[in-house]
Amino acid sequence: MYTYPYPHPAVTVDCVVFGLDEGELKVLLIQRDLDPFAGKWALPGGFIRMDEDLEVAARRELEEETGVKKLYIEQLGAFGTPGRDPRERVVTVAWWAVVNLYEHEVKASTDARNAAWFPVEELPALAFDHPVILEAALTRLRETLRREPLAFEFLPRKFTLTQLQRFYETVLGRSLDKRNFRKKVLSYGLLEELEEYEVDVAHRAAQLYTFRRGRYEAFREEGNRFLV
Amino acid sequence: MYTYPYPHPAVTVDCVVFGLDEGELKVLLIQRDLDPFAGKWALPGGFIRMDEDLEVAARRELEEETGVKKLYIEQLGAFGTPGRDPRERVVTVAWWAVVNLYEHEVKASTDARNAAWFPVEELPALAFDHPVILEAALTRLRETLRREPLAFEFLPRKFTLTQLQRFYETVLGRSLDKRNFRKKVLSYGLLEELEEYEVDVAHRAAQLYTFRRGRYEAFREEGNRFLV
DNA sequence: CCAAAAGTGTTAGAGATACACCCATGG
DNA sequence: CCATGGGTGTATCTCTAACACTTTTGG
Repeated sequence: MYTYPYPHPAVTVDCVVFGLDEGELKVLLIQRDLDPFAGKWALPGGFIRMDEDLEVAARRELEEETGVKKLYIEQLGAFGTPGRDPRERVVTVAWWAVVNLYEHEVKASTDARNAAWFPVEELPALAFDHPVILEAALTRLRETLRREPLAFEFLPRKFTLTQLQRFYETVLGRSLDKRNFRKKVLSYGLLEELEEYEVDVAHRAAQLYTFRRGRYEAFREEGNRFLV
Repeated sequence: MYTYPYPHPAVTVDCVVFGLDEGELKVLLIQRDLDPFAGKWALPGGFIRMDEDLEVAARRELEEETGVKKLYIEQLGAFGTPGRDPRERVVTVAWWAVVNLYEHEVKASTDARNAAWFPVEELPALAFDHPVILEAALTRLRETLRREPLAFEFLPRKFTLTQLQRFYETVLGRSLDKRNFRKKVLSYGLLEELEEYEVDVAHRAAQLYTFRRGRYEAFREEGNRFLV
């Protein structure tokens, strides 16, 4: 037992994990097997350890749940309305993350807990205040996507310009002009044109590109931004 | 005494309060009278209560420290590196806020604690990890200023266009072209030209304007943004 | 040869930038 | 009458948006 001279809330981390799966933006959720909210789906997360930084806790929970170590992660903020957890006062520090489903195998289920990817437009009933957190994460993802080259965290290392365009169209929810889109993304000089092409397609094979991650830092320092 | 089956960190709120004072961007700091960091300056803040929402806690602390109730406040994020407080594990939820020093009297000192406004470019030695939090808040403030009509939280209700321009120049750290600046801010149709003029100036008196707060909501819903 | 997607340029309009002088007022 | 800041317009350039057809490939 741990005792304190004044009351302390519990502190957790919760992660909104986004991935691109079959052309759809999806979120990783875990089905709760215990009360409260047994049977409901919830964001992966858990209690922080006392000697562990917040980001480390978030990454640890994600690795435990998904087996994925390398991912893009950013803090969303703290959520701590009293009553958000019926057991005790819990302040959660929410994070949002991107897993590249082309580059990493994600364990669909761990510790006999049921995990699944849901399209962001077809979410199941969620536990706690997780609908609020998820909505905030989605807003943040969309804002970030228009200002940072985050798309490449979702796509395979080698991708076609059409894949890239489809991704933006899916997440931003509107269609983009093909010629203008290509002109713009190529104008930054951050995409490397490969001497390779799509395979196994029943039409003209598209050229493959990679994102020049190494050039991006210099690009930013010159005051440029990757805007879509 | 409060006991828990597993360890809980303490949770605090800390606020980075910005104000415009004598044409300079300043931050409100409080001098600590107790260890740790006795004598050092720190962000206003304190422990959350168990029945109180995070934003309510932040507003309460600010009202206790400054006497100001009405202010713009937004969450910055959680900071919880182990060791950031030498006494125990403390996770703080940081907020940033704007106080209008033209419209509100701010108590310079409360509870026999020493409070003062410091220009953001001439900060004293700060306690805890407050330099990190303050830097993050400043970055967030500058980003927000360029996208939201936040300047009017700093300025008097009736202001001149030169005051507005000077404010942006001060905070963004670069000079702006007078004609282009005026053309742009007036183009949004959110500034109301008053039939009033500056007084007590040793030159031609400038026209006063107010921000049409009521129109801003509709303006945003039409997809417009107040960009500088 | 058909279906499917790849790839490619130009034009018009909007918005951003650069730039300099006269005006009004108080002292 | 002088010092101080207030107030104003135009020309250029860059970026964005709109728009349609030919090419390549596999089946």
